[in-house]
Amino acid sequence: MPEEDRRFIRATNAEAREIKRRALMKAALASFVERGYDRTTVSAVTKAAGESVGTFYLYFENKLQVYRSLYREALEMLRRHLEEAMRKPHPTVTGEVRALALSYLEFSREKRDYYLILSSQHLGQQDFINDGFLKDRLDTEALALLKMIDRILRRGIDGGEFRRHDTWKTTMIFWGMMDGLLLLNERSNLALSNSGLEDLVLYSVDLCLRGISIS
Amino acid sequence: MPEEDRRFIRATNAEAREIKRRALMKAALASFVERGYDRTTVSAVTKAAGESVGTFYLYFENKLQVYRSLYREALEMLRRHLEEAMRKPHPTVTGEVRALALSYLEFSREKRDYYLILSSQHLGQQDFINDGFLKDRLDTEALALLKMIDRILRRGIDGGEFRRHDTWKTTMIFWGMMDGLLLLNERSNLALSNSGLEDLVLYSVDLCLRGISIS
Amino acid sequence: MPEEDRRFIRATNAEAREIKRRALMKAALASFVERGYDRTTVSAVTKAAGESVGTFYLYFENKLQVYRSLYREALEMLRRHLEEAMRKPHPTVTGEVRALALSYLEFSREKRDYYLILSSQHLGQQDFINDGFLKDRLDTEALALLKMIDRILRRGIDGGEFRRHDTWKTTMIFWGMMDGLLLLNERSNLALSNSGLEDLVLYSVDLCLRGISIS
Amino acid sequence: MPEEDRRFIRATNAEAREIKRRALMKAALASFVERGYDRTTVSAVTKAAGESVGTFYLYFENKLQVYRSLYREALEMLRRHLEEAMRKPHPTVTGEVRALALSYLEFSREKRDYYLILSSQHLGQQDFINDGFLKDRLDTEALALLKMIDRILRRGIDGGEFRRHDTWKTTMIFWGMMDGLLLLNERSNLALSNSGLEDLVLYSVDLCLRGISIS
DNA sequence: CATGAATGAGTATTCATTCAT
DNA sequence: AATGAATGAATACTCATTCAT
Repeated sequence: MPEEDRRFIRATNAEAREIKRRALMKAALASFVERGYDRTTVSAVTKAAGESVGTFYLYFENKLQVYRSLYREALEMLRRHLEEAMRKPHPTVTGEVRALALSYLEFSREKRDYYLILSSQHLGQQDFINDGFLKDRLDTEALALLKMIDRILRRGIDGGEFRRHDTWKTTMIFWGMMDGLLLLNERSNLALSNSGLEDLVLYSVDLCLRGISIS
Repeated sequence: MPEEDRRFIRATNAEAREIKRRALMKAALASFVERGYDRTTVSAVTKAAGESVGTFYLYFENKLQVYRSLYREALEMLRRHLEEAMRKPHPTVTGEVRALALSYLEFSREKRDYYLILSSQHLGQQDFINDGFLKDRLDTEALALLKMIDRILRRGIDGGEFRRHDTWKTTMIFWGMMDGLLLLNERSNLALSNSGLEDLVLYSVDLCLRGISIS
Repeated sequence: MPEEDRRFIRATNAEAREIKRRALMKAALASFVERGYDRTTVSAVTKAAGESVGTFYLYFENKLQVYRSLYREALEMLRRHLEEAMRKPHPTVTGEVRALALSYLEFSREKRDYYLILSSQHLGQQDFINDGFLKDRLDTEALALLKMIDRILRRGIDGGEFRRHDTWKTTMIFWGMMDGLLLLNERSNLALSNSGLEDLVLYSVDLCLRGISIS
Repeated sequence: MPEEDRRFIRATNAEAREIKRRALMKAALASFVERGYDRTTVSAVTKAAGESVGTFYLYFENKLQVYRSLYREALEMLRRHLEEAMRKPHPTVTGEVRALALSYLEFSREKRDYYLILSSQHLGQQDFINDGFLKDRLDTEALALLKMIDRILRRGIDGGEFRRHDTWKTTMIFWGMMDGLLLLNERSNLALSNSGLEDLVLYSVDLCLRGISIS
């Protein structure tokens, strides 16, 4: 049978299955981000992925499970992205914090959809979407991130770069500030140019760091 | 039909109409915040408000319009709340900024539902929810708020409290930071105690102000 | 607006509502009997009843509930039908039993659909269809019917018509026999003419009664 | 593909084929009886039989055909079971009829699933399930069974055990009665103990026979 | 003005059957 | 022969909105 007569590709091995799964998740992600959970229809997702409805249910238990898979994945990606940035050596702790901030900014741009899934999380009050598992996961990951920042700040104190202070508070402020700025940028038409946002982020970091810096 | 058979009150004057309208909006707000827009049903809202479905459509064009009305209202309330805080005289500009921050915090607690409507706005990328009108309004109000902060900062410079710097950037950072902290508090189980949050907010303000303060 | 432009009738009072409800139940009954529970679609039922799908759910919680309602109703109708037959005075107990048998036969003909709903009950092993409530109801009603027969037989003994024997056993045999004959008639193409079945039923009653009659 | 990678057994000869076929039918029977025709899924049947979906369609045209095969088989089994009982010599015709009744009872217990398939047949008004072929078959077999009983009764008359009467009617009554009692037992919670049912069956036979016996 | 019955398009999910491997 | 991935039609149920009363 000529290749072009084929209506669909049979995923017979693990790899092929994974490709289809990814295609479906990708389409789902795009829709969740563009239209939100409830307005995302399974049928539209499959159409976008070039699969049939039935196929969707071959790969996912139901609509909610894809959402959760995506959420978990986003969380994981963010963690990896930030860890990556931390791996490089930095002469000063100040530089390290700046790098972390830029890395988050980068993530929000390079993996915009994943970032949006994560940031829409307060939509997550809607507890139908967040079972205990996801909540725990979220807390664990978020906590890990915050602790990472906290450790950096402590190092700054130990190294004499920062004055002695409540690092945990500063950590939360850093994180909240970053989130807040990205959100502000995201939602408002006041939206800044790319370089503008980068500028702003660095400026904010400097502002805060100055507040805790020695001399 | 004899008067005593009527189960409902006929709103013949503006005041009575307004009461019904408020009841419906209140019920809608509660549901939007608890269940989200899509999972809020008109029928449930009217039931909660003790009105009939038909009545709903007498007072609102459709479901979306109530949402928009609530959003506008929330925006307006926030503006008034902050303006109120600004009306009192403050010996130092630093104190004024602190008061502003605390006022926002207060709003997020006293008018929690309205605050949540505003903060879920990034859900609002979903453009079905944001027509041009709402977007303009949002921008106008948000801009007004930001400008208010900017003015305060400029006054701080003029009065010699702050060093000369890009106040607009600082403004955005202030706003983003506040939003970010409230969000962080809202979404995470790490949630702080009441006094803890207040503390954190003041701490963050101080941190930033120290960054722009003279001496 | 001229009468013929009306798309539907608004059931505003209890009576009108009842009429619609009946129409839906009737259509559902016909379909359940003809096609079985699973192959009965709500949409087909509503179409047959001249109503819309939504209307169906205005009158019934779901498909299963209509089925249960019909089942309950059928049970109730059968009981009333047989009681009616028993109300008339009968010179002999033998005559009374014959009348009862004929009454059941009559029911199976006059209310064929209801009879079929009842008789398909062993389909009811499928416990999804029979909740505790229905089962209890069924047992109660069935027991009442059987007891009714038992009482008659006892009266026959007391009156000297029948010899002393285990009336409960005979009762079960009577009932089983009737059911069995109607079923045999229903399912086989051997099907008897109307008068043939009547004949057979009376013959079977006589046969059994002779077995317990004195002399 | 190397031999050892094969997870399945290739049925290359008639015997191996028959084994697979039986496994599928057995699983199907269990499901039909437990869940009913419509709620039986091909996929569940194959899973239970340890075969793949595709294999199912290798052995059966479709779902309906298995059902029909099972039905035919059940009919055949019942006939053989009863014939078996008739093969033994019986001193009296009365004893023979009793033996026949007990044999049917035995069948309903030993081959419960097959018995249930047969007895749910009035579900079979649903003509999707009964094509002409099955109907004819049913009639032929049923008729054969009935004729067998009829012959016994005639022999009873000829032998002077029973009085002269319409044996065909009695035959139908016998059959209906048996079916009715088993059904009554099956569906009601009033359900009798094992010995109770046996008792009842024999009692019913005696009752009827007394009605046609010569003094 | 107020009501709530009626509508029917819309959506998640299932499952018999096919067919490339 | 055997497999099981893929298909998509089918179906129960929901809900925003209308409009006769």
